[in-house]
Amino acid sequence: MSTMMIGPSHEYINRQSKIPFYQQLYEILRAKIRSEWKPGDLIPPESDLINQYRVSRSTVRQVLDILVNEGLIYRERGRGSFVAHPTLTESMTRIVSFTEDMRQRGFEPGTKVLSASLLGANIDIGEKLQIPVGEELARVERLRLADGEPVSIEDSQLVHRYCPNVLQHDYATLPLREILEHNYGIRLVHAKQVIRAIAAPRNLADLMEIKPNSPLLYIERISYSQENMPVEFLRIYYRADRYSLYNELHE
Amino acid sequence: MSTMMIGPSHEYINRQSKIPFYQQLYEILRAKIRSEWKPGDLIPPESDLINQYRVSRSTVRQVLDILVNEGLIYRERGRGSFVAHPTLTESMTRIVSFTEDMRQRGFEPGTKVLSASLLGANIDIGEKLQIPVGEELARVERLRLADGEPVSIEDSQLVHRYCPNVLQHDYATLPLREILEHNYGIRLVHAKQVIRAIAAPRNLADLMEIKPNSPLLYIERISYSQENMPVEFLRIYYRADRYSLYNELHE
DNA sequence: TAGTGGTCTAGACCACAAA
DNA sequence: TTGTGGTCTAGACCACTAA
Repeated sequence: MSTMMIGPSHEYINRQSKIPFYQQLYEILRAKIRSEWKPGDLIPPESDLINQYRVSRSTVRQVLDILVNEGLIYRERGRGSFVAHPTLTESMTRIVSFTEDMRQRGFEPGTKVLSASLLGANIDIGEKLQIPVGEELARVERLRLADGEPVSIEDSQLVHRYCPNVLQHDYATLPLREILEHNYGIRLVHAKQVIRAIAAPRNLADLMEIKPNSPLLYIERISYSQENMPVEFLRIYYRADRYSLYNELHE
Repeated sequence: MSTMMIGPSHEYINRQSKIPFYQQLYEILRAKIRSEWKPGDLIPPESDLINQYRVSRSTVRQVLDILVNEGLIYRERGRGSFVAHPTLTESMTRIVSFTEDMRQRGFEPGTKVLSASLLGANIDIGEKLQIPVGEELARVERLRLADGEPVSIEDSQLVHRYCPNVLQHDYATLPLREILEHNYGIRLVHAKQVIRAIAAPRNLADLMEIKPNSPLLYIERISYSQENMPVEFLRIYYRADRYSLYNELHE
């Protein structure tokens, strides 16, 4: 196991820091929503946050506005602010792991590692990940299961320089996102993806226990770190009969 | 042609109104972004907006924050605020018409009406549109072309009560969204959709000039009016070789 | 009635861009 | 140096919820 690298989570506002108060408070509350507070929980009223963190009401509200916009909390006039319940909607806007996604959909997730290896980047992937041709990539191919049945195949390629020896970790059990965050301090905060339909090639069809040429939902995704460096190129093939995407649109 | 119903667009804040100033100002700026101002245009600085509309800086900033969040404007410290350039990203978040979508992708859009008829709602659609079984629906099936080649088939079903005689309009040329807005005062401001991959059934395959069982990207969408009433149930079948969706994800 | 969030104001100081 | 947006404060009044 490599060194743990979890960002310091302060309980106070550093008034000497160059980081704005509202960003510091945002990080504090976000951490609490992730660990301490549960969906539906009442969070401290604005007045408490003002007193506890010694900032003005505008600053507190600036932070809460962001959290509302991100769907992490909701407010009810006269009652208080609450931690939001994760909804299916989020899966199209937020980056979620397969594990989270399946649990939200009510299935027990499973994973079978098909391959794990190092290889050199070709020109195509090099461009996508903004690295020179030949640079070392760590590649993991995994079969994903829901309640024991194949749902998808994920073919992930990581820039090895950012996460040396990543293949030594237990990526069958732990979400890749957690390995990157805890062991390398890399948070995948942003991604671009293209969604297509394709016909299943024979090899994938066999692994997913469907007929060749059955329709698949295909996603190609480039994920970026908090420093906005491309870190992962991911291809996902979903069995069309077992998986669909849901999202909401606004004017 | 039916009566025009375009909402009044005031140039001032009504201080007697129950509508908050920031919402009134939001509507004013939004209207300008849609018509008067073009992408890349510098919009008036905060100080001008404060003077022109006689509101505080907080109120102006509250409005600009919303517009930034919606991707309609962007700000540059020291330079000013600008009308944003529409990007491909929006097509997954914003509701866009086929015409807009194709133009953004650099194709000349075309439409062939396959059928237009009235029918009674079955139980399935009745539930989705929250109307009783048997209520009258207006259905339009259209083949969509890009540079003259088939791209998709859209099967749209509208609650006829909200848009009587809608079938008399020229839905081959005019976007359905415009007909609804200009003639019935209905704005489709919100939608829920599911995205799947399916195999092309024979009849669709023939119309789209592809082989039966070719993969299609399939979208099922329910669109809601500004009063949050479900108005349209839409099914879109996209040729997988000619269409893909792009979007961006955030933590 | 007390406590919550919703809206609004007036003013301050800062960082950055352009002339 | 001037004008822009970025951050922050202190205070006000309102509308809604629950006791």
